Amino acid sequence: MSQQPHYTSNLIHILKQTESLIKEYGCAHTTLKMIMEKADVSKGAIYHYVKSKDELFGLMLQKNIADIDKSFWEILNEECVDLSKPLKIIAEGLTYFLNKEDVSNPIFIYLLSKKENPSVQKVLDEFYQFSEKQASSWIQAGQEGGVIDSTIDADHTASSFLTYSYGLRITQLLSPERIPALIEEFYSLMFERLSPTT
Amino acid sequence: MSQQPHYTSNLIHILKQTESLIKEYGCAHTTLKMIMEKADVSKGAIYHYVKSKDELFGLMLQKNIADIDKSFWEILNEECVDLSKPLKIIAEGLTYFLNKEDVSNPIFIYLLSKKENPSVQKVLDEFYQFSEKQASSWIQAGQEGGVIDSTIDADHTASSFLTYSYGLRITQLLSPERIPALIEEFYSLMFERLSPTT
Amino acid sequence: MSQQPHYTSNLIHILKQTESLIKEYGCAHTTLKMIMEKADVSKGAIYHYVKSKDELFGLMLQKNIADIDKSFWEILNEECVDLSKPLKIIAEGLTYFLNKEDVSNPIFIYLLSKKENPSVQKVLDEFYQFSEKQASSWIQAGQEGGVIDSTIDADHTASSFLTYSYGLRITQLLSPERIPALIEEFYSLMFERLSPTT
Amino acid sequence: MSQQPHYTSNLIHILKQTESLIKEYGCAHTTLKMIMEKADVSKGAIYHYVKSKDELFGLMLQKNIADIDKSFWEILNEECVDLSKPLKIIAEGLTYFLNKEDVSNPIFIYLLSKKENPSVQKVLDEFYQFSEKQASSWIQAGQEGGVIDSTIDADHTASSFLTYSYGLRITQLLSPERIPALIEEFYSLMFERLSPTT
DNA sequence: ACGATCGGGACTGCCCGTTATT
DNA sequence: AATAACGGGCAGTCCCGATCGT
Repeated sequence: MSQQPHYTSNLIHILKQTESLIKEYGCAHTTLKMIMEKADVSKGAIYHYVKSKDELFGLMLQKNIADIDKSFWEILNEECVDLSKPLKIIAEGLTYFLNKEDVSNPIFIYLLSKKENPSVQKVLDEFYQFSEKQASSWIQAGQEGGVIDSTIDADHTASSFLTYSYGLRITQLLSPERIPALIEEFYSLMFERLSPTT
Repeated sequence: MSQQPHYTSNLIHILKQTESLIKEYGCAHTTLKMIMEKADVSKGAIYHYVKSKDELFGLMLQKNIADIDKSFWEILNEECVDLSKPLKIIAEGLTYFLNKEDVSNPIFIYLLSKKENPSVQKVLDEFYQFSEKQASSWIQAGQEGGVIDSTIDADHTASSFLTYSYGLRITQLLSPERIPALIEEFYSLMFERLSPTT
Repeated sequence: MSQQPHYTSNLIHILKQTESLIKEYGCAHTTLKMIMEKADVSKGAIYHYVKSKDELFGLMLQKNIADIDKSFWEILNEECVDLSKPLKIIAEGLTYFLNKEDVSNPIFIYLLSKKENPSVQKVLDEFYQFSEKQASSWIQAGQEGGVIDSTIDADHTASSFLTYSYGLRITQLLSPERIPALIEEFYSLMFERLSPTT
Repeated sequence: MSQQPHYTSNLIHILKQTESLIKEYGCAHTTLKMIMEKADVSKGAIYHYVKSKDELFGLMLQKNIADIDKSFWEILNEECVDLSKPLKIIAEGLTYFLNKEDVSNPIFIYLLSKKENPSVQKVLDEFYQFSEKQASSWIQAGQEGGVIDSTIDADHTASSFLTYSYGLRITQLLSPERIPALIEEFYSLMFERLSPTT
């Protein structure tokens, strides 16, 4: 039922409508009834794919990860020859969620507050694993291209950057006006840490 | 009613019982009914002090801030002469929540997910303002004592450190085994940034 | 909340409306929504007094017991002098539920099928205890009046008669046309067993 | 579809798994989902044989009747010559359900509480008809063998005994410790009623 | 000010049954 | 003969307001 949910057109439709509701009302105020009406499906249809509302929201974060992954590889292929700027990719990848249109941040926070639910826990785990692996592989690519210091530990550095990016997610909610300066800060921090010492 | 809640013994009792429930079951699974039973009070008693469950949880975060503030000034007074180590104080202040016994982290996340509620918004605002002011004043104290680079912008640096500490709160939930290395990282980052350039 | 439910006028009103619904539709098809509408109360009102639908139905059987007890003592007081016919009282007491207007039988069966629920279990226990004690005391009264064989064991005989009366409850559902003959049978059985041997 | 259900191996498998679930959880708490998982079939497979959950449970009672009937004729054939003890057979036939392992009693009560359902009604009717006919034929066999009073009305006596046996079913649920004494009582009652008057 | 009882109603998840499809 | 997809009713949970007494 939910191990490997079948992404039939109907489930995708439900997720899309839910996303637009979250954008408008936030996770906590998006009810099943609203989803049912907006997507024009019954409760049974929703519970056929997921076994709780939280799992539905978890699926949205999963889908978000997949989308980001896909889009980044596309970007990479387009500007493929220019591997000299992996820093830009890393920076954008780690701050993508700051985009006004992205719903991953409210969903992320919502799931974090429901961590006790095993299916939520699972999604969050995957989310962390994926993000860290992603960031780490970007760094390694840069090292192989010679534009990143080859002596640094990619995994460790990735988790450190990730932590800062989580911090940005929170600060964006608490004090959004601080964000531009903090991004700049983040970029220069990355530059210092990653630049080859030559 | 709640602008300046009267911290009568009964309210304090309610908050204490609520805290122990949060420790055991988490915020989302701590219901008013459980609080009523554990604290042996009626719904009316709770709603006499706060006007919503979220506000009650907000009060707990406020109290937590106040406690931390108080305890830090106490520490400061004890080892007062030795102002040569303000870094240690800042570092500990910004990572206090990593303590296993501290409930501020789950409450913080819970409130973040209920940000739409104005009374929650207010608490979170205060929380941010207070934390930033706190961190900034610690830095300034260091600058005056000559142990911190006097050319850095205290406010900006404070918000940057705060952001990283928020990141640690998240990472602690997602991948606690990473925390020790990240703290070390955080400390050395602070050291680099704060040390006088001489 | 439910240990000693407060029989306020509203709860009594709810029970009354529920009774009429059971008479019309049976226990299984009487839904909370129907009760809410018929009694014109909200779900919160109902769950303020009981903690489940089964417990509500249990309360109805309890009330039924109390009513029967009360009415029998009234009858006893009216025709008090004539204690020479306790058999009639026993017989009627044990077959009261055969009355078309009595809802105790469907409720009794319904609760029996929900025996796993502790609050239901409790009501059924009380029901049995009460019935046995009642029947036993009737027999003892007859023995003291000299119209019932004084050598029989009142408790044991009571439980035996009770068992037969339960059988009548079932047969009434399965094959009501057999009931008149079975009642006669029951009466003569009681007569044989209870008559003094002289 | 269900008039004469095909007792294919698959249906028998479903019934068996359902029986074990009922033993463990009781009828009311045995859900279709549980049956689906335990028997490892889909809902469609179940609804291919029966048209409701109640009908499935009805089938189980039917099967139970058939099993009892079969086993009794087998017993009868084994000790065939000794027709002098038909009482024992009747007695055991009427108290078979008191066996701890037998699930017919909870199913019987469950179906009784769902009597409004026509397909349940039908099963219960058959159950009653069959039981009465069975008991009656046992009595008649005894009368022909000369060990039972030939003047009694077999049908009427059968329904009377059946009623008492139903009472035992109920009492077993309400006050199981009373059962041994009541069985003895039942046996001696039968003996008195059935013995030839010589 | 303090607090208890009573009541309202939105919401989730469970569960039975039906339909489309193969 | 069997599956996946879907529909929708229902119970129970939960937060909160309203009222009344002390």
